[in-house]
Amino acid sequence: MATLGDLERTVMDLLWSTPGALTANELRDSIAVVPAGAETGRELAVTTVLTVLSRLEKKGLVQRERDSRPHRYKAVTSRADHTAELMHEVFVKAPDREAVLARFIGSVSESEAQTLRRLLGA
Amino acid sequence: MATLGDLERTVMDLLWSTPGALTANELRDSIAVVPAGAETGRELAVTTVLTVLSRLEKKGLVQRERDSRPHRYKAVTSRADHTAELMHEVFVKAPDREAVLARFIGSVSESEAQTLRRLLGA
DNA sequence: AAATTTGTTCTACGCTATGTAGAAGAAGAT
DNA sequence: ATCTTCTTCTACATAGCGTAGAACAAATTT
Repeated sequence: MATLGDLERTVMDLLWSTPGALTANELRDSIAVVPAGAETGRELAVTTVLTVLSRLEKKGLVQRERDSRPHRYKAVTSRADHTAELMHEVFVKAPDREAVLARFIGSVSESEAQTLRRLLGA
Repeated sequence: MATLGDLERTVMDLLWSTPGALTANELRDSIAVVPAGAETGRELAVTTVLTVLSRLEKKGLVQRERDSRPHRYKAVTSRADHTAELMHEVFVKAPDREAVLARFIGSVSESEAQTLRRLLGA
């Protein structure tokens, strides 16, 4: 799994934070309303969104419902799953995992460390 | 911090697993001997290695000793630091950190979970 | 059914990152 | 001074991503 581009990321974030599936047009509108960062909320062409969706589908991150006519798209995995997978991917590439874990723990907040203790305690 | 390319990664791995600093020629030789994966150990041009080193320097991952004549290069941070940073970077981008931690923990081995418990003083 | 609107696929272009390395310039050795 | 070694500049190919028009397909309206 690779890194996502800005637009790809924006689309995934929308899909992740939406219960149901979305159409390209709905996404286009949401993107215009949610200008990630500083830029003004300009309108994208629907084809642009569709292209990105196709690429995300090919990457296995998005599933498309081809039956409903305006195709609807939804994320295949949850954002948490995706994030954890990415983290794990990076993690296993390191030969010195113990040191990595130590440093990672040092980088999270106290409340998150608390969460970890709880999750591991069981 | 971004993702590294294959060659960049190879170079960093060599620098990380070497105590002292290395020259471009030394790296070139090591790369030929250590064919990351399947490809045959072909020889790279030194300039190729130098280009990659320059880019890694610009990214802040590598420091160059300009005093010694064949310049010597070394990693700025340890591999563990780098890995933990990457993981943290991905981690903080997620809004649902608790869920991410839960899934991440589920993805590591039992011995690593053990390590985590110890590190957390649980 | 024909025409019109709406939606999808194909093709394409520009930009950036990366792998790759020759040509040219700089520094040290003989 | 000349030769050798090293570094910097410049450059090209490929791939990923943002972007979208043109062409094609499906649904809707008249």
